[in-house]
Amino acid sequence: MKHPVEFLKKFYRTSPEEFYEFLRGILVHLTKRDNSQTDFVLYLTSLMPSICSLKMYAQVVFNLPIEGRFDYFVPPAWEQKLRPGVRTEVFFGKRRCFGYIVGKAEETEYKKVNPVRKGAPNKIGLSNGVKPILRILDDIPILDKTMLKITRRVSEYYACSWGEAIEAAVPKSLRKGRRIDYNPRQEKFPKTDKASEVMLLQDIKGQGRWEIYLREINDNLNKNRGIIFLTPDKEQAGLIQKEIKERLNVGVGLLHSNQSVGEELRQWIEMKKGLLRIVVGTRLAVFAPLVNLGLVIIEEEQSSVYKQDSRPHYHAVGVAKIRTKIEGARLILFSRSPSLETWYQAKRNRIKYILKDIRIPARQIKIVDLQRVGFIPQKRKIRLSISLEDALNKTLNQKGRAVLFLNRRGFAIFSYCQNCGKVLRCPRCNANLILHFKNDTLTCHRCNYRTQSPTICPSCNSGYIRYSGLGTEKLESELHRLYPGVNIARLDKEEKIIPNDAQLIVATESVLKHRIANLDLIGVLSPDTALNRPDFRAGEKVFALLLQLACLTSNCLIIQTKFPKHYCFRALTEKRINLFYETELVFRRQSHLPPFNHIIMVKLRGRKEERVSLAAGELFDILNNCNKNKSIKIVSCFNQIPHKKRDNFHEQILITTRSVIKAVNFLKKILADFRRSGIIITVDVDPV
DNA sequence: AACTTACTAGCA
DNA sequence: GCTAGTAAGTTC
Repeated sequence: MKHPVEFLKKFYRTSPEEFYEFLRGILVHLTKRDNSQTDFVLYLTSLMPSICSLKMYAQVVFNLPIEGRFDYFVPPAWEQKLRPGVRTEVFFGKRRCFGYIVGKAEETEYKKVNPVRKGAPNKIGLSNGVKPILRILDDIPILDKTMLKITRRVSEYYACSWGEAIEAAVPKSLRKGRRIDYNPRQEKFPKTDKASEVMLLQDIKGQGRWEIYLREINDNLNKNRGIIFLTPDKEQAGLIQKEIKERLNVGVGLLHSNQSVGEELRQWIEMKKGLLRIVVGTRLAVFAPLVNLGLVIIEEEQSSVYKQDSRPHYHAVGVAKIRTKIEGARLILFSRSPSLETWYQAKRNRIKYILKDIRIPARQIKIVDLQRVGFIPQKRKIRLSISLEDALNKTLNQKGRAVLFLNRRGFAIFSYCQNCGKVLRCPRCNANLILHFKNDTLTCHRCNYRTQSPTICPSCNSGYIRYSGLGTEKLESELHRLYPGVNIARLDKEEKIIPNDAQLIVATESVLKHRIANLDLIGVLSPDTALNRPDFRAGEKVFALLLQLACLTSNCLIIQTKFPKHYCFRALTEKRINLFYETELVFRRQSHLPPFNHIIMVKLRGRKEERVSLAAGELFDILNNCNKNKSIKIVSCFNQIPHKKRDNFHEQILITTRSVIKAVNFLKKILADFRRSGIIITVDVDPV
């Protein structure tokens, strides 16, 4: 029997290149229809390299959690089209995949080493080895050289594969291999010297920032440099887009996850062409393909929404730092209450520090010691102390406006049976279910599980369910009862509009998103649970929240707490913001936490509780045994209360390090060989 | 991640 | 001996 290639050549007597093209045509055609011919196609594929001498390889990465680049043959006719940053279609294993070409080479390291593989030997036994690329999808690279470099650095820092980082920088409509066609206007951008600089702009009211923004934006526009403006949420993004448009009379793009894919693509093309020079958006806009980037502005840099909690787990501020450094652009981090990391860098002159006004607007800040000041009996339920009530009455009598702050949505937060003591919990997360009065449902705030609230106990079928604990809904209804005739409104995730004549507003932290004018009193019922959460950033978060509340009124802020001596409150009453930062810094230094070290969380999750904790323990030991680097510390494996979320049990290993790059490199090596069935491992660098 | 094969416990 | 379910290795 002749070699199949010789056999096939009988039907196609022409040049090797054309024959190659003929074969490629067949297999692209076949795979387009369905996958039933896969084995045959793979067989044809394996023949192709022997047909014509192929001396060029494309290095391809995929949006999969696999490290490494994969080499593919490139037909000679396509060598011109082969540019880093273009998308390609190839066989990866037995399936067709879209991938990104990140480089080319004249040789490949890849050898088909062991023909008798343990894993998945091919039935025909010919298809392992280098395969050809099937198609090149783009004429112009989707990612330019700079963006490739940025995504690569992002993957090295945030512990994801290069392909995953690239996919974050590609518009949704181009992710599934859809083709696009546009003319890249080859405008030449002046190659002027750009110096990268990071600065913290701190201003408590935020009014002084626009002057600096506008000057910087104008300066960069004049030099024809691109500008990215990040905001915590899409509402803010919309407002700021409008603001810049009106003030400067220029086109401003808007990017956020709610935008349609078509609109996203349209703007992406405009940016690639160099026509759209400013874009405002949420964290994903940090990857906007602006040509000749000159400036990135990030509002409220301390906000945790800049961290993506699905893969890849990047932090927009971190990506912006990587990007501006590579592109030689300026980075302005604005905050009313900076993160400790940023504040510390500014304090030590590692970044530039522009301090505007940090005088707290609230005239009076009062701490009510709940250990000493009592409740009026009928108001104990809603945790209204005598002191706060006095202030509230005074405000209401003077026709003033007050906010009562309670950071917990819903009616009751704890439901149990009076007869058998059964507590109603989420079946998927084990978390307490929160009663929402409006539609009479029990809701899990962790996974959004909903169920009708039962009247009799589902466990013993007899006793009546009691609901206790205070949420905004209950607070509102109790206040209606206690203050008849007062206009009371509620402001949270569910109730977003408050009437103009509302005198008393019950609010969660969504109050910070609204500009409510003329507030005479803000009462914080209790920040104690938030302050005592087992999270080292609890203090920082509470302080930022209270400081922002103190900016909503020029009059009076009252905070009720059982821990009146906490430095968080002292810094506020003494109106010394830095007192908080300095005290917090001492704790952070003692416990080797940020900003003195970076934190990396290795998270494990799985259906079976014992297996997850077993795997976590094993991984913890392996990491400890293999770690030779003194700057990397495998601190702990906390399995206090196994955390259950959406039917999965969670465990995490805490690592602290000076050098994230080194630690991630080490982790990637270990994790490549550490697999346990039924367990998913993710790495979260700089978690918030 | 998605796909493969190897292995293992349960059944007659 | 058979199968269903699961563990573990591989992808250029």
